[in-house]
Amino acid sequence: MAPILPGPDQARLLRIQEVAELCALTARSIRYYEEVGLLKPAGRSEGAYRLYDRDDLERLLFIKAMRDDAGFSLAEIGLLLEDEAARERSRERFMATRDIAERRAILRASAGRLDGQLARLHDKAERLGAMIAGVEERRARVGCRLAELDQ
Amino acid sequence: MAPILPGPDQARLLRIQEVAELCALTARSIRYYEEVGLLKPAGRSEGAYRLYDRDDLERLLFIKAMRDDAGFSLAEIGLLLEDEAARERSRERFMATRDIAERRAILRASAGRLDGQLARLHDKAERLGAMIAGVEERRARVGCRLAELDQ
DNA sequence: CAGCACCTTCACGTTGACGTAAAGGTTAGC
DNA sequence: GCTAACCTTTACGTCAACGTGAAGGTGCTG
Repeated sequence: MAPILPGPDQARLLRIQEVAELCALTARSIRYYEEVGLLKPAGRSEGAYRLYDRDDLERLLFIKAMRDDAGFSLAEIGLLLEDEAARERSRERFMATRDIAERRAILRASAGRLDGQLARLHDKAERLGAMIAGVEERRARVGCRLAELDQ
Repeated sequence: MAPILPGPDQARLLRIQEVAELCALTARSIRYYEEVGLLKPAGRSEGAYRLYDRDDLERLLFIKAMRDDAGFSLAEIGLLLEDEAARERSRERFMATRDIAERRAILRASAGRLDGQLARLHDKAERLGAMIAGVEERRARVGCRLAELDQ
């Protein structure tokens, strides 16, 4: 046993149920995400089992975070992931050239995409913040009344 | 014309299409919200047209804000509105009594409900904030690279 | 009072994001 | 090599949150 295992748990590939538990998703959801083009498993086993690597895991966690924490639809998440992929390609093009002007252009494009994401996130955060402020104000008024009663 | 109009535009009742435009919702959505018990129009016209007052308008804006800005489901929004109603009843009970202890209890209950709402909102905001921080960090790295190129 | 825009109540259709069952293949342990 | 646990695809089911007619009533305008 353990003939050529590449290090202690280094590049292990996981089956769908394992990643599902690690991400707190269902296997069905993961297959569905694949169905709609959000990710492809790193590989398949001899018998066609889906096999996921660490990158896939991170991607799934990203999807879950975007869905649960930011409340984006899967379609929107798809766009974000495309952005991500574009940035990755940019990164490679960046490394492949030595031309300063080209490097600058590539970085500017990446920055632009990130700024776009940030704008959307900040917009959400801002509106959420306004709501919180509203509730907090009412809460403060009640607190005030309570304090008046106590003195 | 204008025989007994109660002030300049004071207590005008609006029909569904008008409120829909004011709230940036569809008439269908508003009827649906009624269907699932989120609001009832202030009144009906002779011919059974739904008529909405300013309170209804605010309620609809609240629903929209909760749905779009905070990403709550209509079911969750229903609970929030029940909370709201409970606070309103508390307010009346508060005004109806002079017993200090009872007043304190009523205020405490209101404060508790508001704190509950705040906890849920803060939780959302926090997770959203974490995501923003992550994206901002990556944005900063790209910015750094750009600055390095420029000097 | 004719006409048009707006309203009503059904009622069925749609989209997103999965759940769930069926029928069968794969893999790890003993 | 058998079994139990896990996997595959295919396909139909479900729930929320509406969209979209159909068939008919309402209400201001000229």
